[in-house]
Amino acid sequence: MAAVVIIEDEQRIRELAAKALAARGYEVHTSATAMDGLQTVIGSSPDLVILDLGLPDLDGMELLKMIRAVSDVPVIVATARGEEPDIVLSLNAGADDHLVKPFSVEQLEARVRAVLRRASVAPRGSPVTIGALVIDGAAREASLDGEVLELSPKEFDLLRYLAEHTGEVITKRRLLAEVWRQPYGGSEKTVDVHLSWLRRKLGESAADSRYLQTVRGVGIKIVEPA
Amino acid sequence: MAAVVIIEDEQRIRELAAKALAARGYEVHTSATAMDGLQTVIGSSPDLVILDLGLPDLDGMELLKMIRAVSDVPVIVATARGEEPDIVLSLNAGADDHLVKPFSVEQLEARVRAVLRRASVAPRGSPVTIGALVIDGAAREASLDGEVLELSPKEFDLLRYLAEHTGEVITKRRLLAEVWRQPYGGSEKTVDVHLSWLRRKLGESAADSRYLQTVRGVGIKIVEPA
DNA sequence: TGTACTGTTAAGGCTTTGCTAAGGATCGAG
DNA sequence: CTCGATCCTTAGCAAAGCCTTAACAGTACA
Repeated sequence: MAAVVIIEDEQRIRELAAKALAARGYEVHTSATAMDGLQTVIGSSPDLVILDLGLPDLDGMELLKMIRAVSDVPVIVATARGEEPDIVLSLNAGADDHLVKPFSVEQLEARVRAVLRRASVAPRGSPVTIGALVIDGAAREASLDGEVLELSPKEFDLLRYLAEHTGEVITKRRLLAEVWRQPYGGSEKTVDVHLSWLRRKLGESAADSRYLQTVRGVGIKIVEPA
Repeated sequence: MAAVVIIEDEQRIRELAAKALAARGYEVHTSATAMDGLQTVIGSSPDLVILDLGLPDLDGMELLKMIRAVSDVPVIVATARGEEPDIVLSLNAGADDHLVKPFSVEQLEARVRAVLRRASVAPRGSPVTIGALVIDGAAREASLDGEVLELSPKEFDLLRYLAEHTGEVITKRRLLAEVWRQPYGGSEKTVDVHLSWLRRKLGESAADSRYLQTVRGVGIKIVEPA
């Protein structure tokens, strides 16, 4: 079972969360301070970190950056209610999800499950192929008919995300959450614009589509062309 | 199988670790003191050193520097819990990984495997060739079109690291961690500057690039020129 | 036929990157 | 121990590229 590190200074919450996850079979380590937490993360190579942003000894955001510098481990940040700006910042700094305190045990478990599932699905390895389209995550390069496409960062991320879910309809909101890392706020129009650019670079348009098919009222999917 | 030297004054830990690694087929030498350890490292040319920083006769950090002065052998440092500053210092001084005592046998094995794998990926000796560019790690020499390049130490390390990951996009953060050995606290601007110098010596610029391609928003990669 | 959703283009502001120069540290030679 | 050379880092400005917003056109579906 997966190993989880909880970095949280409030003893009550820390023990509650640890107990809940341990009961579900996770291997749990806890730390009450940032420095101890960093050490635990480095030392135990966990599959997931739950990080309270309001630590006493070091700004949680700093700790997040330090963790990100040495590891790609998924991180769920926890914040007190009313610290939304911190949430956005943390997501930009590489957090994978977030919890607002006080949170229920059920919610905690759900988030942990979701993040772990997501992490295990994406083994960032071999290139994805869809028809004549090849997306290579390591090289951050996409090519069509052997021709390398000149994609902007967001365009590439968008294409990769869709390609990793070939045939599945993805809502724009989900794209905002997964690609833009903005679960709320953020205009869906932005997604439309990027999709349009992507279509152009793929040599297609909405009217004459090959790879990118919009599903009206729902979202978008990438498919193997007929 | 690889040879490992363990330098650790606590007999219990020393024997436990030695036994565990021997059981996995490693050739193990042990030393209880710093001076003896240094002798063993020099005499036996091991593939890996596990070094306790809390030795009685000589500060572990000093020993690490001495080892580094005569060898590039990978070193895993072990520290007692609560010596975080030492960990950071040791990583900057050239340690490859670290263990926090008490550590489990499984963790020890995992670290050893990981470090050896990493080390063997770079078989110091077989030069890397990318187009007309040859990087010889053993000779610490790089040449372009047969012409030897005059590179500073950092420039060479940077070029070599990129060359060992040809075609893969590397973030500046990762370069700071792997080449500069400063996972956090270093400025990414430094990387920019060194890249600029490297480009100049490679006869190219960001605008007219052949080998070093920046991937905006992500990092840099070295590629075979078209 | 109207409404809600989608497609496309253009423009402004912002972030990231490239490169130069200067200060300071380190190392070796003498 | 001192001097000199080399190298690394930091600072700062210029330039390039990207993302978002806005506005308008088009399209499916009731």
